[in-house]
Amino acid sequence: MELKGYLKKYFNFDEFRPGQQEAVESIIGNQHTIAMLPTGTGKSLCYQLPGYMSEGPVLIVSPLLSLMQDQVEQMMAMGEKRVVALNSFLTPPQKAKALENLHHYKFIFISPEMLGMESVIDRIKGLSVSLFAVDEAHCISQWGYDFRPDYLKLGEIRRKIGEPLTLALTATATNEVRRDIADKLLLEKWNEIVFSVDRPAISLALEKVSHFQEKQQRTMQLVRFLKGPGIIYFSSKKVAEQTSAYLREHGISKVMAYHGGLDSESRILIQQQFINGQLDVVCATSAFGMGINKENVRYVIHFHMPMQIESYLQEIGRAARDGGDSVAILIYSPGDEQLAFQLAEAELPDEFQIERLFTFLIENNVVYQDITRLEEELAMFCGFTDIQWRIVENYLSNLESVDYNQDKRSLLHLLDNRLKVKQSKIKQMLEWIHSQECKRAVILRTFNEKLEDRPENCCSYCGIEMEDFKETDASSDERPIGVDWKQDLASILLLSERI
DNA sequence: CGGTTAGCCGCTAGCGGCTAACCGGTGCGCTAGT
Repeated sequence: MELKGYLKKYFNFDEFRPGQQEAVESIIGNQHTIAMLPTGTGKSLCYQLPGYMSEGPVLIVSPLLSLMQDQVEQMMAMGEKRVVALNSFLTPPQKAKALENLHHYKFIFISPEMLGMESVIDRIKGLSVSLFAVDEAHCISQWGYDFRPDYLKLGEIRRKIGEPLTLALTATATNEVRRDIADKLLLEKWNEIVFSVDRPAISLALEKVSHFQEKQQRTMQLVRFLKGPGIIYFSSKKVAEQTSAYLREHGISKVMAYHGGLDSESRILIQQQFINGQLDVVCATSAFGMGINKENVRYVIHFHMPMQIESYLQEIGRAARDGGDSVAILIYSPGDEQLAFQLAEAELPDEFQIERLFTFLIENNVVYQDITRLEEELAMFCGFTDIQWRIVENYLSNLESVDYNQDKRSLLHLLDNRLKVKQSKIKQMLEWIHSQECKRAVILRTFNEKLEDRPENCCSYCGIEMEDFKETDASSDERPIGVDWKQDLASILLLSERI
């Protein structure tokens, strides 16, 4: 049977979406594959179809519990019963049972952390996995070095389970990141399927303001003016909450803040309300977005700048899933980059903390195998955050022998390099903000692409007609008519002045 | 770096104004205690 026959048989589709066929062919051709496909092309089909066409289970590494649950539910709804998510949503007896019956499943979703456990690896070893799929694979590069170190262990785990055929899926990865993904997964040879990161339906706007208050006012103007629904991204939970309250106080009622500090019930509720159209605006941190498949998001505003261009692309990419005209607006005020630099610095342990750490290790003659046991004491003594501690622990516990001075130097060196990488990404983002040329072209260049077809409403450098993104539905417009129009006009004038 | 807040001073009894200190994102799994 031809590939399309299988597509019809298992999914009842007649045609592949862009990139799917290439990815599937590469996999069934038994080649390790890194596939960079545009958002909304149905990446899950790329591992599901080859899964159906071969013996043995598919193991899918996923970054988020909610993402796994969604995928499992979707597949169940499609009639696939042999699917399981192996994560902490399972009670210990459920987990034990799932592990016991693992050979009955065709699709096994798992977090990198759970996959790092020896007991789980041992169980998976015996399964002869047909495909090892890593969803949102840019997380390896973006999170693995500090935030979620288990991402860097995936290669070693791949080895342990017999080097199965591997598929890494992502929507945004530069050449460098793709190389890093292959490197960390210990792939020697692989095939790349790379589609453009360009999203012609999204116009890119940059606006400069001079202070915080002005930014807040401009944000409100935009929310009033633009056709929703929309997402506003912040780098601070407090400012997201505060702006959400500010908008509500000014008559924009269907707004909520979303960030990692909320309890999980609230997070699920807000996400669902946004998807169902009960909310117009979400004031969010970077916690919001992965796995949100909402077709009609019409704008994304960045109140704070993201820490790297890839994050910016991921975040604006949540607009225009339906292909309709949308706009991404980053509002910059001088000094905004300081917050980004601050966050980057605070994530890694500083020199002083490392000095204290080694003072303690030397005085107590600690061997590295014992450091996990000393977590509380060391974290207190050095003032480590959870993440800082994990970086240190991960580094030391992987060392073979002990040479305190040498190890201290190399750890400091590693941390210094890591910080420099983060800083250079922020600088690159800043260069984009200050660039005096087509905003789209600059982003594409980062991904080694050239802008071929410039969309009509390309970017604020090439010129954008903001009227095209205006709210026109009179029924959702409850403001007094006179004020409204003046405000709208003012916002258009303000915008054209700024560019 | 810049926004927020707690605390203090001053002049006259509650409040304005100043300064110093503090804080800032992303998730998994597990465990203790309700």
